Amino acid sequence: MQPFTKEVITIIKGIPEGQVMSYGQIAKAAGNPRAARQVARILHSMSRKENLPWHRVVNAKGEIVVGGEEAIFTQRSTLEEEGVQVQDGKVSLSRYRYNFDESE
DNA sequence: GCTGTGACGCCAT
DNA sequence: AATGGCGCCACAG
Repeated sequence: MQPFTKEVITIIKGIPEGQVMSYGQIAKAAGNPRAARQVARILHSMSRKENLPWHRVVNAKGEIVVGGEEAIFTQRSTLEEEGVQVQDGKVSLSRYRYNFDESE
């Protein structure tokens, strides 16, 4: 497993409850600000077997946009369970954006 | 025009 | 056959 992939997983698993991160931020924190899309791909690839909290990962707009409404509802409900205020299917990234740089 | 963001795969072992 | 790894290019402000 490549260091980058491992970093991404570690970061996602390192996200506390009630916090969310954008793809670009994770990729940047992992060491590759250009691999935002790859993060999503790896995220899904790993979540196949592992229990990764990928629902805590949203896009830079804070909007939960996936290929299924039911998936959105599930992720949205889970986020509210975590303590994240989901407004109109979106979270206040400005408030729940996990400062990985400061936590590092 | 430049830089940031983007979610469900495809190929090899 | 199934699982792991890949680190881009195009669109929008």
